[in-house]
Amino acid sequence: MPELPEVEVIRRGLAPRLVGRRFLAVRMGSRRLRQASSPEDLSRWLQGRLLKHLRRRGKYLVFLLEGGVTLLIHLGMTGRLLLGAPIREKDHIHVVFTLEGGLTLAFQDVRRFGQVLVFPPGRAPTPLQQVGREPFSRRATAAWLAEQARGRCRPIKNFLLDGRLLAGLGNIYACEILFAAGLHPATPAGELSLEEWERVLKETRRILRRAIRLGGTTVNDFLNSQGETGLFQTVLNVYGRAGEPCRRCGAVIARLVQAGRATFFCPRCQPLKPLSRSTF
DNA sequence: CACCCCACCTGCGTGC
DNA sequence: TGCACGCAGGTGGGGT
Repeated sequence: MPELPEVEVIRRGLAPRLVGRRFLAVRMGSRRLRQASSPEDLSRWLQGRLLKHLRRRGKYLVFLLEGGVTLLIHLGMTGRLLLGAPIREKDHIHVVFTLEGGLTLAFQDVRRFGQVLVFPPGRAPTPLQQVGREPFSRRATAAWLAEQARGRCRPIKNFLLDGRLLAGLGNIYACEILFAAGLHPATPAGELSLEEWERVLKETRRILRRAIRLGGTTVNDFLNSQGETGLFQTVLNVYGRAGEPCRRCGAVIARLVQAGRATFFCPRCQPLKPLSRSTF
């Protein structure tokens, strides 16, 4: 479910409520998550500690606690972090954190692809080492992207989905970015010109910023920390719109499958380039 | 090394 | 009504 904008929306909702408070208790359900620390470790390292910062790296939420303890939460496909006692849907809640002032934070995850991992002082949060460059950072440049893509044949769509390169993009935003950049999703990454990489990066930033401003995309079940839906789904140009007319040119939006995932694009706004000279 | 498939889960919509 | 199937925002292990 949540890509960079959704995770960032959640982070911004949680930070003012949680930062500066202590974790008092952690309760865990019995069903396994894809990756989770034991209830004992979570309690041992969180209990009584003050939350100093709440950051985001890619699609991870990074809770920095006093004494060098780090809590990582990844929402997988269907994860939610809900503030306050969830009234309606008490199902699929796997972890409940209690903080000072009676505040509760519930981790809900229907499909259980999420991760809740605690790292003691001195132990690096290893999953973050796989996370690529932040799209908004100065280190993410068109030249760097071109360099990473040099000689690569994989489609640009799959390249954008590789979180070890550019962090935080998922299926929805990868599709929307390529539409905005006017690039066919099957274009080999290595064939993009520097000018095209500049366009990709510019559109990536513009779309992510706008999605954050609109509270994320609720295609199916995304909710922010207050239990509210996003609005970006109302301005999607291609994702989930196969068979519908392109908002820009009227052509029928197409769907194809790349690396096992659906890709949506406009065949007229995103034409396949003729093969470059370098391939004879 | 580069790249893809598939498993990991549950729920929902569709078509028979 | 019931059942089988396909599909869904992510990740990473294992295979080609």
